[in-house]
Amino acid sequence: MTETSLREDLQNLPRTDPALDRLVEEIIGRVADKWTMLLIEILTEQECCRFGELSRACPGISQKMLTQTLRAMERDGLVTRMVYPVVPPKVEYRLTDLGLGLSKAFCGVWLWAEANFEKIEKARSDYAAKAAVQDPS
Amino acid sequence: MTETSLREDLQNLPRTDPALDRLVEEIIGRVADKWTMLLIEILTEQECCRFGELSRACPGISQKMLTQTLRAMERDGLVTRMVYPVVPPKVEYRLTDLGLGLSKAFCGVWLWAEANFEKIEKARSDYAAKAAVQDPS
DNA sequence: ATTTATACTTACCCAAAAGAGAGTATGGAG
DNA sequence: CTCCATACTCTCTTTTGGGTAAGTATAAAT
Repeated sequence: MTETSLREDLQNLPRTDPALDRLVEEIIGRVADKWTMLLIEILTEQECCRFGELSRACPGISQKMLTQTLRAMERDGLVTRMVYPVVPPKVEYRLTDLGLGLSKAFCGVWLWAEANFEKIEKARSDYAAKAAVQDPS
Repeated sequence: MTETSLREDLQNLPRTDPALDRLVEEIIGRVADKWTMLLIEILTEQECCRFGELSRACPGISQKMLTQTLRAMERDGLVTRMVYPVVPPKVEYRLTDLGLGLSKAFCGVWLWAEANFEKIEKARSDYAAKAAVQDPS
């Protein structure tokens, strides 16, 4: 596929009405966030996870953010939350079909990032070099 | 495609080393942000834009955020910045091939959001209803 | 001489996001 | 009787994001 035809493809996406656009943008803003993406990836790799497992699989996340993100995902219908009334508590999370669909959609972005990280790093060092020449502090 | 085979497909993504994973995650965190996504969409629809055009096409963005986001995108090699040394100033932005690739990759997420926003809205109202039953304030 | 246009930059400020750390409930193991 | 495990929740503090408004440079138009 040439670059020109690709651009045409993208330009020919169905244009919807503005209200719908804003809704879709809101959803993307909500869903395209670091922790959500990471959790979706983890839950794609391992279908069923407890809170502690997710916490360990997601290095750097705080309990607070983990709870918060999982709640938002549950609210949006991306994960199910199974609470077992036992002690100590046990809660299992898994992706819904909707969540799995998002996982599949976002997969393209992961692949892009994996395929292009070298170009991005090069762009960054080029930019830094250029800035250093123009502004030798 | 069945759900099972889809999950298997996703699980069979090439697993890379942890350092690379972290790099890729950092890139996704950087790039999966509201303004970046909107600007990429605008620049996909209209190949070449001046600062003021982007500002008008991107309702709600402040000059500060527009400058900031464009600079980050330039740094990451997603857009080029053509400065014409005229007065009043004239600067043109356009996507690089790298940026266009991201646009294409992220396109799947837009389509997912457009296709599933009704399910998400339903999930949200269901969740709100359930919460109202459990916690009738 | 003054205004206009453009693409910023800088300084200041507020609100929201996120981290740290302690607290909670409770049955079972020792 | 004490401790542990789990999945939180709460409070407090720090960090970040992002808005507003003013300033800059200069050629051309009035």
